[in-house]
Formats: sequence, structure tokens, C-alpha cells
Amino acid sequence: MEECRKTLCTFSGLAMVKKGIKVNEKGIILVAVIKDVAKLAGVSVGTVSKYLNTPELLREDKRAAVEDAIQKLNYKPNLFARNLRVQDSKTIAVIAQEIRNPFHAALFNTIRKEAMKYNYSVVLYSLNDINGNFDTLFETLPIHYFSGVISCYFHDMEQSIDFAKRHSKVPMVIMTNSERYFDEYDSEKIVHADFTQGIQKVCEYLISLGNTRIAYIGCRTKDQLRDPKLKGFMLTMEKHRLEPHSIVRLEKEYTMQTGYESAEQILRSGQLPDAILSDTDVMSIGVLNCLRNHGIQVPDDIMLASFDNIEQAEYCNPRLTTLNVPIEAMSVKAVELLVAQMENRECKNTGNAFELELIIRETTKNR
Amino acid sequence: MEECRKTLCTFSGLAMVKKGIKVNEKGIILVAVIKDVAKLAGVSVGTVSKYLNTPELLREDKRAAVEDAIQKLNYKPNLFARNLRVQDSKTIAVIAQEIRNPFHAALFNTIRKEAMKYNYSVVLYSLNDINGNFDTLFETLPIHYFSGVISCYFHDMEQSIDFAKRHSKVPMVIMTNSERYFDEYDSEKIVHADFTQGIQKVCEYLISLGNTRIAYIGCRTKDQLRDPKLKGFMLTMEKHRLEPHSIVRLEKEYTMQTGYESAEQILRSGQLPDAILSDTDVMSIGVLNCLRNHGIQVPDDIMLASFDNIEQAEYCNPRLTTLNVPIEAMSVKAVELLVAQMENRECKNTGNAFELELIIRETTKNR
DNA sequence: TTGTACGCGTTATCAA
DNA sequence: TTGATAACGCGTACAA
Repeated sequence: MEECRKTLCTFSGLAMVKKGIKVNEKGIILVAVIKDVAKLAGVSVGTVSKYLNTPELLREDKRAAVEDAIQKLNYKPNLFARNLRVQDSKTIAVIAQEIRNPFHAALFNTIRKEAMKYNYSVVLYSLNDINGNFDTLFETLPIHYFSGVISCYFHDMEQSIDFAKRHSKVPMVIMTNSERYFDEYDSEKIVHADFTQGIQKVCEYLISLGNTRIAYIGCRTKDQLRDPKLKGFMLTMEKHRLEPHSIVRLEKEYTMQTGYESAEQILRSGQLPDAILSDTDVMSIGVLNCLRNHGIQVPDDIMLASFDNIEQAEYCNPRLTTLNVPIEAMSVKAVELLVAQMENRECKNTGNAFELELIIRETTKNR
Repeated sequence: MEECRKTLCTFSGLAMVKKGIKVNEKGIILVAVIKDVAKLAGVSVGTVSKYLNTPELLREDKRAAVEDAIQKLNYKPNLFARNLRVQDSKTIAVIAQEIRNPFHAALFNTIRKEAMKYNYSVVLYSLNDINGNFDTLFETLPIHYFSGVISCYFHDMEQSIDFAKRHSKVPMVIMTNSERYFDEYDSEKIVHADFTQGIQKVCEYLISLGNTRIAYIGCRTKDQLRDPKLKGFMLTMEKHRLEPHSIVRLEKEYTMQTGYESAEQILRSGQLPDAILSDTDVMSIGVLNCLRNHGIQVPDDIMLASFDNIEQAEYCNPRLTTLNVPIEAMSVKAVELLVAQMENRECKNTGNAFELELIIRETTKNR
């Protein structure tokens, strides 16, 4: 007993002092644990535990006593102890691209809010921190300490899918951007929007407006041959027997700055294109800025259309014609599917495919 | 022993199966734990633990053996067990406003990256999720499971400070926006920029341009009398014996949409102001949009200036005149101070005050 | 319906 | 330098 108290003093006490948690003059922690609640309520720890997990199995008087003690002590269960015991963290890892990008911020925010509804916490892993390197992620992410994973790294679907396969036993939902992944992976693990079709819609629209010399702006992916957006562009151009004015895919991140630089590169090439198809709204905003700097009017001199429909697309000047990606709805669905997996419930795998809708604003017009 | 194995089967096995972790046909978990490493390396668990924490205290041959075993088993320490034992989570809670706001996204992202350098994880608590209610936060946030807290909820400093005081023993850093908090709180816990002075700078500049009828746009804070930005505006106007054209402070969130609506309200009031001073860039973008819809030219008909200097301020049309808040530098400092607190190091409390610099762009001009 | 006792995976202590 | 062991706080099987 003396020994025990000593240990308490040196170990917990010190550790807690270090953490800044209140301790009394004897070095005993003042943060209540289940034992303290039990003592105060005059019951056993087992009973307190039952109160926390299956309160309906408790007699009313005991229930009230425990509740009262918890209140008085401001008791909060220790999550580490609980997680350790039940081998489940109630935490979801979100593998995303870059939180400063409004598209991904919206995605992350929705996932976070939805997860909260199901009592799950969310931790963000940003692939931009590690240069999009999934091997690094594989090494650093302690994946088996998460209840589940949502992967929404559109930038390199091949790697995302590969990563998921390496963890096939872990509850996971992947947001994908191309039909081709449907065959490769369980459909109840996929939330899907067909970016190839999406770009085709945009490109068809630009062509229908009479544009023939169309420039394409994107960022270079590792597996560039399979970039679904670029593919959609190429398919549409071929279908109409049109040659791209140019294809600019810098090895940079999706930022306004990159959009600006991409536009500059197009301008340097000499002859102006009729239209620019940018594969993200964020880049488009940079494009607009660059064109304005060069005195080029949008849409009169050059038209511009892009992809995502971030909130800002409606607020820039001129307002962006773009393709709506229902990212909030997709995120809600992703969490729903993941929770079903984590809790071993069946979940109909219908309705995981989302439509992309063209939003026509001011950067395009009838010639 | 039989009993033990049985328990393993029913409990861990099942729990793990539920989680989708690999188990063999006997229900034994195939995720390696420290015991497995020890067995394979032919050492005790204590030795493996030493390898993980103080490898320099190990003999070379043992060190190599453990390293080899860890490799072979792809062993990763269980964080819950470790946290439970050492009573420290190596996790920082960030109390922020709204991750979709670019200003706060930049803030959160920098904190996250910096924290990573010191081997801390970061969890986001967004006050917008809970309507800015600190009492809710107080109840739901398991604060003593975090190694430290960074509070950057500028929207209601009174409550932020109060929250911090209620947790005075917890390592915490607060970003503040007004001189007045310096006296109330330990200076080594504060990263500071004087928003009152900042707005004064902006307002002085607008007045120096010949504007006299200036409208102010912000959002309503709970403690509106002490809103440092509004205060700066009022002080400057009084100093110049000017009456505000109008003060619009909707009870909404800081969004482009709110900025739009605020501008509409100003326009409805009849006589146009000479200039609008908006207290955040995000709102300004909405203002620009609204003015354009009404055919009002910026800066010719109305000038506009604001606060934050988010990246987008340089990319909108016209480009925003605004006040630079060095949010990245402030975030870096915040993490530095927090780490010092968490690890009981001294940290000179100099240089925690950051200067706000006026950035003149296109929404203002000499008349 | 409640209490007892054990174990989750780790680190710290102490003896060897 | 290493190994055995207790303890972190909780949930659950089983006994009462």
C-alpha cells in the first residue's frame, strides 16, 4: 500500500504535474477516474462501467448515485484506456490532399461533421505534407489504430486504390473519380463521380460554343496517362477531330499561383486559344488573374471553364463557368458507408455514384 | 493458460475481426505487439521498450536483433497503451473557428505542419460546429487527454481567455487580437497581434484618401462592445470627427455570402458611402460581388479595404487592399511556445507580438 | 442486479 | 546492460 502510493506519487503525479494537471499536495491526481466515481457513489467500478455502457441494466437508485458522482467529480472516461481495452479508437483517418484548397476543406469539414454525428473523431492526413508519397503514409500512419479510413486523394487514384488494397481488412471508403475503379474494388467501399464524363461535359459545352482551339490546364500526376480528366478532354477533342491548342501540366500543386503560371505559359506560346479548360476552380482563379494582367478579356477574348464549383466560383469576377462536384453529398455518403462497415451493418451499395452538373456563369458565352 | 487463450479468442480476436484486422484461424491477432517482437528478437519486452525510447542504452547486438524483429513483424507501438502508461498523448487540440475560411485553414495547416516537426499530432475543434459555445466545448473536449491546446478563436476573445483561465494548468497558447489581454494572462502563453491598431491603420489610410463617409462591415460578436476591430474603427473616426456612414454587423458567419448581404444592406440605406471597411477579406469578396451586381465600380464609386490578406486577396478582381496578418508566422510561434510549455522548457517571451502591415492593391486609390 | 478479477500493450522501477 | 513485474484506466466474463 505504501509502495503503491509512492508509485502514484512519482509516476502519475509527476507525469501529471508535467502535463499541468491539478494534483494535491500529496501528488495525488485530482482528475477523477472510474475508481473515484465508484467510491463516491458507493458502488463498484463494474457498476460505473455499466452505467457508461449499458445504463438500462442498472437499478434506478444506483444509476442516480453514479450519475451524481460523475457530475460532482466532472468525470470523463479515459479514452486511451477504453480504446486499449476494446481495441477500437472510434476515430476515422481522412487521407486528403491539401486542406487549404477550398474543395478539400469543404470535403474534410463535411466528413468531420458527419463523423461527429456517429460519435467518431476525425484525424487528417494530408498527402501534400509528404509530397503525395503513399509509401511514407504507409509507414507513418498507424492504420490499425483507426476504426476506419476515408481516402479522398483524387490526385493519384492508382496509388489510392493500391493503398486500400494493401489494407483490405481495414474498414475503408475511397472516393474515386473514374469508372475503371469499380471493377477493381468492392463497390460498397466506393463513392464515385466520373471525372472523365464530367470533363467531357465541359469540353463538349466549350466546343458547342464554337471554340476549336482549346487549351487544357492541369497538374502533372504521377500516372499521367490515366488522369481521368485529361482523358475526358482528349476523348472529346478526338471525337470532334480537334487538336488541343496546348496542354499545360506543371509539376506543382493545385494553387491559384500555379493557375497563374500555367496561363502565362499558354500566353507565351504565341497564338491565343479560343478557350481554356482548367481542371480545377482554384487554378482558374489564377488564370483569370493572369489574363487580366495581360489585358485579355474573359469571355470575349478567351473563354474559361473548369471543374469543382467551389463556393468562390460564384464570387470571382467574372464568375466561373464550372462543373459542380457534389462534394458535401459525397462526403456524407462516404461516412455513411464507412460507419456501416465499421459496425458490420449491411449497407445498400446503390446511390454511390454522383452526377456532375454543368454550371454556366460568366466566363463563357455564345459567340 | 487455456483460459487465457480462450479469452484472447473471444475478446481480442472478435474485437479485431470486427475491426477487420487480420487474425489467424485460432483467432490470434496477427498485428505484432511488443511481446512478439521480444520473442522473435530473443529479448525481454523491457529491452524492446528501451530500444524504442532510449536505444543508446542498448548493446549493439541486442539493438540490431530488436531492429530486425521490428522490421520483420512491421511492428508499430500501440499509441493507446503508450499514452495510457505515460499519461501523455503527444496530441495538440486546436480550437479554431471554421476550417473552410481560408484564413483559418492557413492557420490550422501551419500549426499541423509545425506540430508534426515536434512529433505531435493535431486535432481540430471547430467552434462553428457548436455555435461558438465555449460551454459546449468545455463539456465535450476531453482536455486532459491533450498534451496542450492552441486556442485561436478570435471571434470572442473574452470567452477564449475565460476558457483558458478555467484550464490554467493545461499547457496552452492563445492567439489574441488586443493589447488588453496582455495583463490578464501570462505573456508566454500569448501570441499577439493588435487588431485595434490594425484597423486604425486601414481606417487612417481610407481617410487619408479623402473618404469621409465610411461604412463598416463585420459580424456580430457576443461581446460587441469590446470587438477590437470595431473599436479601432470607432476610435479613428472619432479622432477625425467623422460619423460612420453605417455599421453593419449581421449575426451570421464570416462568409462571402454574409459579405454580400452586408453590402446589400448598406446599399439599401440610400446614400452610398465613399468607402467600405470590411473586417475580413472573405467578407470583402462578397462585397465586391454585390457591388458589381449593382453596377457600382470599385474603387471609383466606392473604395474597399479589409483585413487578413488571405491568398485570395491578391487574386480577386479588383485585387483587395487589405491588412496583412502574418498568420503563418504567428502559428509557428504558437507551436514553439506550446512545445516549450509542454516540455517544461523556458522560452523567452519576446517576439510574440506581430506587426500588421497595410497592403495596398486595387480596391483603393488616390482620388 | 452487482462485484471481482483479469487483461488490453506499454513504460518505469528495481534487482540482478 | 538486461529482465521481471507492477501499474496506467477501463470493459467484460463470471461468480455471487
